[in-house]
Amino acid sequence: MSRILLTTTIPYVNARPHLGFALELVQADVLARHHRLLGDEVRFQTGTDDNSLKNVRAAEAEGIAVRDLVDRNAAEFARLAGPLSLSCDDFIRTSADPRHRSGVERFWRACSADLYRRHYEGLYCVGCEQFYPSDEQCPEHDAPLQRVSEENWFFRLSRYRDELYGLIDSGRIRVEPAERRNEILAFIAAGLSDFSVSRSQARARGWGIPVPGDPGQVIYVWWDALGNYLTALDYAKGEHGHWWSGADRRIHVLGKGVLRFHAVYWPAMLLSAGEVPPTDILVHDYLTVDGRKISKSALSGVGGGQGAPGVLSAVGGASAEVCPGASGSLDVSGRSGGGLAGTDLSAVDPIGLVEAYGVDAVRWWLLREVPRVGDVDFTARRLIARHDGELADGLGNLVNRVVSMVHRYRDGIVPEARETALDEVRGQARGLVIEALEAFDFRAATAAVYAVAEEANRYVNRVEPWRLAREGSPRLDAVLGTLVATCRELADLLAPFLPDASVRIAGQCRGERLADPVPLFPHHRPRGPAPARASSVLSSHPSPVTAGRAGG
RNA sequence: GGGGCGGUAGCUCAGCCGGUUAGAGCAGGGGACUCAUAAUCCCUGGGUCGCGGGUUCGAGUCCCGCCCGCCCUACCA
Repeated sequence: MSRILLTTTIPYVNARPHLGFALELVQADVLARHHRLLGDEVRFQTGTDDNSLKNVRAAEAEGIAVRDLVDRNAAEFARLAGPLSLSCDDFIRTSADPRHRSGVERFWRACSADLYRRHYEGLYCVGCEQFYPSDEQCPEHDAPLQRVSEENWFFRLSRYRDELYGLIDSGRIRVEPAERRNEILAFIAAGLSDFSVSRSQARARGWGIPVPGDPGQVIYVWWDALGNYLTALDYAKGEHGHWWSGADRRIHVLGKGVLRFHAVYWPAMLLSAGEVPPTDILVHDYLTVDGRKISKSALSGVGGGQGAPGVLSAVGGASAEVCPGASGSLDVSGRSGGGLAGTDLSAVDPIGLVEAYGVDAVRWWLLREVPRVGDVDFTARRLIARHDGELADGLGNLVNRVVSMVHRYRDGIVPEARETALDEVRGQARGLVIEALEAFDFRAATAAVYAVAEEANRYVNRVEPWRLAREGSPRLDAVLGTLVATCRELADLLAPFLPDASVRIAGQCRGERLADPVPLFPHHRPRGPAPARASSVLSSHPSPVTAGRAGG
């Protein structure tokens, strides 16, 4: 039994949550549930990064107070837990949680040996909130840049280069997949320079956590945000030992866009503060929706007609576009803020998807079809194909036919007898799931579970229980007993991945006498001779083909 | 500009340190069965493995160059 801390990144709350972040939450949730079932002591935490300047800008755009915008949107993120069936133990908000500010201040002081002031001067665009190297116009705003000269705090990252390299190279900090590990090693090898960890109150617009002892400066949002991993553990009170240094594993789940912060900056900060680094950094790639990046414009207007801006940018890393306007996004319309008329906005809203297709379908797609490396395109069509093909026709139908046969041939009474036919697959599945999840491979894990259902379906066809019943064969008891036991095991195997479905399957297979069979996963595909009706089912998630251009 | 990663059957993807006729799922085609959510099961895939060179007895699998996509980073002002 191990003690395991699992975290997701905490997203900016300048917009509502989208499917990309749901991916990260679900991945972390699966790992949390998996380890709890293995008997490990698990803490799974998430939260929101309220202190980003992005939030300030979003509030200004909407004409409301930052506090209000942040509170409203953070609630949207917190609300994901229910619809997505997340088993979070904690949710920390960097602007509102009393543990955070005091924790960040303490953490800052703990790093004081590596913090120093340095003069900085550059050309700054107020609109972009960033410095530009040239003395020309701001490329985004066509406005003149301002010469800003100020002193900021810097963190002595450079001195940790060799140590960081060694930690990652040796696997003491495991970066998964290996492609990301190589990437970050190359980055470190190229040299690390000290980075700025504060900005003036003016540039921060007075939003954020002031530097302890230097109220004219605000702590850099990344320093602040990364700190959540510790502050949520009551670092401020010095009570983080149980879940940080005391944990066997400290696992961060994040998107590829924020790898550097988690594999370089954060471990260095921890070392500086005298804390142990994380043990696992699990990196996922991004989602696109109907072939488009999940971006600012794609979400415009989703927020209750307020023209809610925004990319869910993010510490979240799960977002497709991390730094709008500055990252060279290919999203042409991002500049004007005009929404993409043709983009299926609702498809990026995880709650909307759950309402339309159910949490099992959404989780199954995220786990089953997102590869370890490489972006994937989400479409309602693909989600439906997975759901109907595997959950409904494969798994659901298996349970349904088994329960039906038990009723038809044995009055619902589950026979005691067993055969060994399915023992091998069932045994294999357990091991494969553990192996796959250890490798951060959700597709392989779900494939191993699904393989049990497939094998069970083959077993039914091979054995032909209906024939045994006709012939009055005594073998029928053992066959039915085996199948019910297998369905029960499927419920167990599925628990970390599809907790809701797991409960429903277990409900169908519980007890000496089974309940009447009920379809567990109603189809979502358009069916029957009434295409009009079918299309209404899909209206909120039109196919990419029809949706893509329709409104444009 | 630099660094990293991708580009494999219509679609989505597996292919570890190079080695017999390049695989899976889905879709498509054919068949079987009837317990079941018109579900299931069986058979059926011959694709320049992005392009061009090279190394090797032998290369999706290694090296070089190029093209395309994505990520990070920089932008010799």
